[in-house]
Amino acid sequence: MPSQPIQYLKIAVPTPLRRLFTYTSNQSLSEQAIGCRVWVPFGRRRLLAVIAAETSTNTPNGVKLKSIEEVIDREPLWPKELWAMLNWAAQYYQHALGDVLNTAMPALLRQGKAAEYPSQLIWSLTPEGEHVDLTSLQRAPRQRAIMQALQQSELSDTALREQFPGCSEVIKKLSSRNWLQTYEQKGQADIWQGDGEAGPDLNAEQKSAVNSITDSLGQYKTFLLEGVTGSGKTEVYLHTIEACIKQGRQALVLIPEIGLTPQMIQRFSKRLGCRIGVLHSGLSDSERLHTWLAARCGDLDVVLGTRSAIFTAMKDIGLVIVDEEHDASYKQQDSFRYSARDLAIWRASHNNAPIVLGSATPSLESLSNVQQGRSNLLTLKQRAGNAKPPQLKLLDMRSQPIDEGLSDRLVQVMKTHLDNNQQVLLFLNRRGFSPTLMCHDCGWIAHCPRCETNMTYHQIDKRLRCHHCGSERRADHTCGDCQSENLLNIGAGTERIETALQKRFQDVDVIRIDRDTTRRKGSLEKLLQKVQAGQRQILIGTQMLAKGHHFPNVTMVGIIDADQGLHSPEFRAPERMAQLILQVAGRAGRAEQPGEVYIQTHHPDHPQVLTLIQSGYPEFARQLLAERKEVGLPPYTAMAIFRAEAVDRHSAQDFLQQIRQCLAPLANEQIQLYGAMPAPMEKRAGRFRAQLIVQASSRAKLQAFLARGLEHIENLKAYKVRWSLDVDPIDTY
DNA sequence: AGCACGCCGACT
DNA sequence: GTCGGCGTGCTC
Repeated sequence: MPSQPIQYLKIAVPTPLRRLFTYTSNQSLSEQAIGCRVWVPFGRRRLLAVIAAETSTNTPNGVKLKSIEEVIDREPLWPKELWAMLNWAAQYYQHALGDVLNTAMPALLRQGKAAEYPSQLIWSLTPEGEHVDLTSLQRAPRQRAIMQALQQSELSDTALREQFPGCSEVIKKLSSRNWLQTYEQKGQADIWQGDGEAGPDLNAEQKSAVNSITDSLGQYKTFLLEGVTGSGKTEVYLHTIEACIKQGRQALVLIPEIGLTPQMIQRFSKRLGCRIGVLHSGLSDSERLHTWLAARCGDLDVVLGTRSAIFTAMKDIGLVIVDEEHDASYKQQDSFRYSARDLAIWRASHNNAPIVLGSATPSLESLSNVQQGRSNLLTLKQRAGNAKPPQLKLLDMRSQPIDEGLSDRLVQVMKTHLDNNQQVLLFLNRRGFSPTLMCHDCGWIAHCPRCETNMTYHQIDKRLRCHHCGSERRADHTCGDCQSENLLNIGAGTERIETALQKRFQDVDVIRIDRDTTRRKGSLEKLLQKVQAGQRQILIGTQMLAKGHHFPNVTMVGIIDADQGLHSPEFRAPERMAQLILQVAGRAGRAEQPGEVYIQTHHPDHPQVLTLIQSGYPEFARQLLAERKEVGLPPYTAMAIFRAEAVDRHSAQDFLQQIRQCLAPLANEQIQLYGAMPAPMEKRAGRFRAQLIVQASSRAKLQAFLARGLEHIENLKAYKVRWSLDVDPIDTY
């Protein structure tokens, strides 16, 4: 018996272990097999893994190699370019390749389902067959029965054979008479065949933006499309997508989680006359798989989706768009902590495609790319239909009479707008009734038993809730220390403001939109409809109000507390605050009426606040960038954070200290280590958390450093400590 | 991350 | 006497 040469293959197994495992294969597999799924025995389990590389070397330490059980795919699951990106991402984010590949697969592929369209053959009658007189088939009962069945309705091949066992010969006969025809029906992907209606005329700025982008179709180029709310960024996207599709290539469009609304999908499918695949959280596993497969084989022209859509296999990407590129939802916050925006840039560059990053309030990363000539700035200043930009005005709250968080001045302005039958939107990023329940006699505060924070009082059910870990209890009637009944609610959340407003404006509808009022399915839509239909209403809500929704009748926006972002230890807090304020401000005056925005603050002289109000976001961002450069923070340095948490007070920090000792010998003047230190909120959900920050002069330096460091770190035993590494974190806890 | 082995407390 | 608690060690 000629024995086949044993091949050694490196396999990426779905485990957090950052290494590949060598298996033997009795089939001779070539380089073509890299990227194919396999079933392998792993420990006592049988896992779906992926062939990652060929190797001629046996494992050095003489482990007995196991053999691959089954090769699932006949060809690699991913196109070359995407395969390269996934490998790069595993390296860059220091995450196990097997785990990366797992997150990049639709769930059904993870379970071993074939990566093929489930297509089936459908039998029906030809026009000729339709006119056959069944009585003429008196002497061929089997033929007659099949013809009769098909006259009722078309049938799938499987159904036909089930109904008429052993009918192959009869079908052959009928086909040869030209009475039958077949076609292939593909599995149902969530594909929209767009209408291709014409859109509104573009203004000069939009035209020039579209031209710049379409001129560079076919080559990699990065564009930052900076346009205030209502300036028509989406029209620019739609026009460039059209141009891309005309060239026969595909477009990949990423949208923040909250931005992928039915309206958005409808707008795309109305305007684009092509096949659009939408990847959203509402899809079933099989719809998701089919959409993925449709994109892979080129059956789709446009893929529209949230963060994970960056892993869609595509035949030929000609254009990448990331809408609201500053949005935090592009960064995955657990396990494989990738940034879909950054991976989108990678994909564009390796597909010779332009990428458009759109935002009214671009991230400092993208702005610095423009400053350094790596990205091209396109600006849209005009609002569509000549709507005027809203004016931002500060309301100095110092020594003003304040009732339930509302200053007299704010209430006055609200009155004027309401008297004109217009809507007012109030923004407060804090839900519940009051964030603090305090004893008036001794100063005791209701704390969360599991976190290092106050419990928020919710009036509706008289309960205290922790907004960090979700623990809750009936509200105390008496002080936990001195048993006094003199308890005070300090501060105001949306629930309290709502109550206060209802009292003050008794003839006006007050609508609260936050997580508490929209918990039930469909309730958000209901509330939004009410707002669309109504006049003379007050909307009060949290972040949910800021993103994605249009409120054409809102002419005034009030920001109840602008100071929250000013005192945070988070280095991105000011940037976030500004983005949020402007996003909320953008809700006002979208239609013909100009909008007014009032911002309540106790720090009207704060330089950052002043810059934002007086000079606008670009100048505000320019100053922040200068500061970041000064102190050596991203985007001028590359950052990674080791995080750890443990039930025991000290073990998380102790473990990170060990990591630090592993890393310290590898550090040089290009690498700085900060920590291990307790996280800003040390105790959360009953666990003590700590962090260790690594800062490097460049991403490449950081990557090389982490790669070397992790080899040592993986040998440390984390005793009752959970730890993780976050490359390019968006927050320091 | 799983999963099993292993060695100590309260139960049919 | 066992069921099961979770500590610890391994996965080609």
